[in-house]
Amino acid sequence: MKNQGADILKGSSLSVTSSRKAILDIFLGSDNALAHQDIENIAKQYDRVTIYRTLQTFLEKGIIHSIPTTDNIIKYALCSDMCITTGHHHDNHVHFLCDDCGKTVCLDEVSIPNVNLPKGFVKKEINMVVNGICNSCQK
Amino acid sequence: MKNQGADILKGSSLSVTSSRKAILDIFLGSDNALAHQDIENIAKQYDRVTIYRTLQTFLEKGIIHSIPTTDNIIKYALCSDMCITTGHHHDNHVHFLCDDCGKTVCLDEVSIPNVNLPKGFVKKEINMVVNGICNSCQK
DNA sequence: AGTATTTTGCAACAAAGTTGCAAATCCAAT
DNA sequence: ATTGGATTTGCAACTTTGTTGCAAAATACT
Ligand SMILES: [Mn+2]
Ligand SMILES: [Mn+2]
Ligand SMILES: [Zn+2]
Ligand SMILES: [Zn+2]
Repeated sequence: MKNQGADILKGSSLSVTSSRKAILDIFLGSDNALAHQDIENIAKQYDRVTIYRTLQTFLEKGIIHSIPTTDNIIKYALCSDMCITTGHHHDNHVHFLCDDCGKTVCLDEVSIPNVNLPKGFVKKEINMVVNGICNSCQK
Repeated sequence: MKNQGADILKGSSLSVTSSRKAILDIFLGSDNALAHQDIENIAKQYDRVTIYRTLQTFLEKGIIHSIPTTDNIIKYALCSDMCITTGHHHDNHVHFLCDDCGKTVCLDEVSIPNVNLPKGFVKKEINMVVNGICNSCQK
């Protein structure tokens, strides 16, 4: 756990730079998905463009996945080990967006149910986002 | 079917203006969901701001619903009659985004399967978007 | 340590979305 | 049909978000 970030980067054959380590550490230390803007607010020392490019690189390498939300803000969260080792995404879990606190979380233990499409449609990827009240906003 | 647009507007207690009629007609005549930009390209005579505000109004009145897509472009599609008459959304269908032609369609006949959330999470709304190849792009 | 390759920050730009306000339009009452 | 009040629109100005080219800096490799 000492240099987890650097290890992940090396494992994805990315050079280890301070911005990549910093951004990866932010994800490793967060329990919810983050928007570009969140990263910008936390890692203020890095240029906006660098953050865009880093998120793009992480997506391509399967280090993070993106979550399309109803409020038009893409959020990003760490992928499971399998995405990272194989280099492509195996994220089949449901995402939850809390209408109260605004946090988006990966429900890793809830897998997306199968669905039958009409004839002629070929499914490649499914996204399921549930809105509501999260467990920590429940009174 | 003569003045369908105007009727929908009146039914939602909105004043009937030329921009609202025009934008509503675009939806009525389209078989796929449209992005803000699509509307702008078709209804060139209206101001960008008017289109933003009109889409917002239509959303609030339950005339259209929005579809969060993986490519960070919100698309809009007409709601079923029930949304319009009750004034809030009853859209429980799956959406399909074609990776080939880029079109987003409502699969009105495919309803979103139920999913069990962990203890403490309360579900209010579910979105399910499937990516892949649509029926008309199939060779 | 020296060099080739990759990454970063900056500047400049393009696209997307927001707000205030005055003019135009709409609607309902006369 | 005309009028007056309320709503909607277009415009201008602005903020936020995302993109691109390029030189300087950092990284990886020998
Ligand atoms: Mn996730
Ligand atoms: Mn739909
Ligand atoms: Zn919450
Ligand atoms: Zn298609």
